[in-house]
Amino acid sequence: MAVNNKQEDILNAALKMFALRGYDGTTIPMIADEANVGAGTIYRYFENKQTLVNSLFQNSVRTFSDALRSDFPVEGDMRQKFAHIFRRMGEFAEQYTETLLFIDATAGSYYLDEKSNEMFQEFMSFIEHQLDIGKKEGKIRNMPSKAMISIVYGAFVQLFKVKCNGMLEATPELMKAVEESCWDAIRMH
Amino acid sequence: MAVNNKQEDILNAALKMFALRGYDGTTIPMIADEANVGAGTIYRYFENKQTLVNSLFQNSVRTFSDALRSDFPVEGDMRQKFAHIFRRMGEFAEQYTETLLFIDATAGSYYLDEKSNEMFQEFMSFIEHQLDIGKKEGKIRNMPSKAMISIVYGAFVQLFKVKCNGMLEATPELMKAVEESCWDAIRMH
Amino acid sequence: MAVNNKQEDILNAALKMFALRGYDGTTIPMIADEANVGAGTIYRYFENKQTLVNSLFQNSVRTFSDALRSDFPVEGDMRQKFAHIFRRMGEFAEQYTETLLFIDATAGSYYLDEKSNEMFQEFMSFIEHQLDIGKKEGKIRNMPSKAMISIVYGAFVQLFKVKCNGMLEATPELMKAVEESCWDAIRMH
Amino acid sequence: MAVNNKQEDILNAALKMFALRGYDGTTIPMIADEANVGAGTIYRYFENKQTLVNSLFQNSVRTFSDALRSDFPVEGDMRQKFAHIFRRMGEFAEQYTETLLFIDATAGSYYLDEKSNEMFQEFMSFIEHQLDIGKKEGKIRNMPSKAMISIVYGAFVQLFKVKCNGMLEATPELMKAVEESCWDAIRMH
DNA sequence: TATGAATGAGCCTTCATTCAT
DNA sequence: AATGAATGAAGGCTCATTCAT
Repeated sequence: MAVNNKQEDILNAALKMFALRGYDGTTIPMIADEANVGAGTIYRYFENKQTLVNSLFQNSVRTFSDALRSDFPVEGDMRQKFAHIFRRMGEFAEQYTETLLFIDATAGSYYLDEKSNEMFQEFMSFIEHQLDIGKKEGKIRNMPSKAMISIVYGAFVQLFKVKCNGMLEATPELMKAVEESCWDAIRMH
Repeated sequence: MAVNNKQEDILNAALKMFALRGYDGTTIPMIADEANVGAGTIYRYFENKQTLVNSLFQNSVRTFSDALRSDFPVEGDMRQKFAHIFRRMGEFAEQYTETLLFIDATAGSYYLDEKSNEMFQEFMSFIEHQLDIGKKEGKIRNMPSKAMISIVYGAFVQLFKVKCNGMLEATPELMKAVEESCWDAIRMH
Repeated sequence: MAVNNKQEDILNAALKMFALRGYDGTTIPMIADEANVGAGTIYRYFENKQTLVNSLFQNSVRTFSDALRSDFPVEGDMRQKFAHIFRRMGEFAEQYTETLLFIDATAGSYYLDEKSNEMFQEFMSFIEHQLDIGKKEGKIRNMPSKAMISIVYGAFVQLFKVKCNGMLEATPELMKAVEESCWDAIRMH
Repeated sequence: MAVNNKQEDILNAALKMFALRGYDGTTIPMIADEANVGAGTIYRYFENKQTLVNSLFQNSVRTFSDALRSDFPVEGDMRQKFAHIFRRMGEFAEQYTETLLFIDATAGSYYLDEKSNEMFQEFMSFIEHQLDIGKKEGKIRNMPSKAMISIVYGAFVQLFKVKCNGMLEATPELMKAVEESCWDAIRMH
């Protein structure tokens, strides 16, 4: 029994529908149906549709962020840090598929409020900071950290989308190889 | 004076709006305003909103495909082919920013028709085929071509999005470095 | 408080407007206004405008049919049966003026669905059957029953329309005389 | 070569479409298509759609009126006059089917202007006058002439509609019998 | 607290009408 | 004179939001 069952149900339903059809393509009745809840009930928990996406986005980013940050090998070397992030991303994608797709589809959208954007930035900063350390150590390339994040994150998410479309099987071997690929993309040569 | 000014205007306006707000977040009046055209006029050129996105998507994929395929170094080695594709992608992104963003946001969407999906697949096959050749030659990794495409394309598009958000300046030096990164991600080590 | 007030209100409003201005000349907002209901509310009770006319038509035919059939003098002679039908028609026209006008204006229209047409035919068959019996008994002319129905129904409805336009007063005496006229038009001479 | 070929074409097309789908169910493009004329051309001959129906209605009433009045047996007795009217009505219905259906569907509609209504009344007066004469002579019943017109006209038109629907074959014998029926409905017994 | 009926703004689309050619 | 492209008001319908129960 979570904080509130109905609210959870609504958030889960919204997550699923937003991931599937996007914000504007999802209606409140769709979410209510999926959550087995009356349409009016949604408005007891969220001021309006926009508040709902923003809540959801912030939750999602927090979850994602926590997944990558917990047990972070602060003392490890860059390769270990990279492995941690990459593997956690993989586990997260498996376990919270819709959350990842939702975050990716939603980040930067016109309906996000300031807090959502800030949270996302703050999360990015963490990764950026780690890469900055790696750069100082000469372990990874001398390239803007934002660029390296884009490369790794973009590659990973695209691969995951293709996998979700059923066009590719993401075996552990493949994921290992992709990790290597991405590491090769940013490590110092 | 182009073949048809109004139709062009509508397509350009739709491209811009769809890239900015997505299909469901864009209304016909928005497109009409942007195109400096009456809302009804759009229906002289396109049967309905869905026909319009599909037309636009097919045009866009064709343009993108042509950009990558023209002057393709069929006789060149894998590295040259990769360079061709990557640089053309970069030039395309600069020149047809909205087109690239639109294609990325739209591919795989529920409102695309069969023809749109086929055209996109056909284009992907071309790239896949090139990678398959490279694999046989032992120049690039032994990894599903679809995975390698995802890595390079995903990395590139993500970087481009970040650049569009103004969070990163895509200098020629950076693009050169990113090309190297992406090549490192797929080349045989 | 009827079974459902709003649905009744909508049906009554639609009946009035359709009788007054026809199907295509009546807009959903007109019906909503007349029913003192929001336009959207209509769609909670009827899938669309066409479903609404068809529901209304089927209701109307049922009411009309019931009015003519209840207490039908199955054992009576043809003159009694005719009197029953004619007088019931008269009472119905007085009580459900708009229903009669609506049925008359709507029967055979391109927007009626199969069920509506079937119901109307089925109702007609009943009258036809009674006339067939009368013909066998030699009480009424040897003329296609459909022709006799057309004569009596056509005469009656036209008279009623003229009365509704205020151009004629339909006194009980007149109605009695018209009944006689119509009977003379079909009885065996 | 009539007064103007295009105008004729438009009127004929409008007649056909209005008879088939009613005023509000008929669009200007439908009429233009049917008339093999540009939509704009219609506005060179008629101020707007309402002017067009009214013109058409007035033309139609005139044609109908002329058909019934020409060679009218002013000197004949009531039965001959009735026969004239009834047969001319029959011939008119055969030859100008759409015109009759259009007049019937249109008379009394909300979009007719004063002149249209007046013309229709004036035409009715003629028939009414003849019946009044017949009444004075004691040949037909002592019933409001408007009522008798309704009976005969209503019966006739209804029969004709049923025939047009293909549900009844209007043989000369039947028409003769119906004439007798209608005469029986109004003659003095 | 939870619901879902009710609402009306706004969406997609059509069509009467205009006007440049 | 004739056209048909262009327009925007208005129609059918949806859906975010409210509110009585």
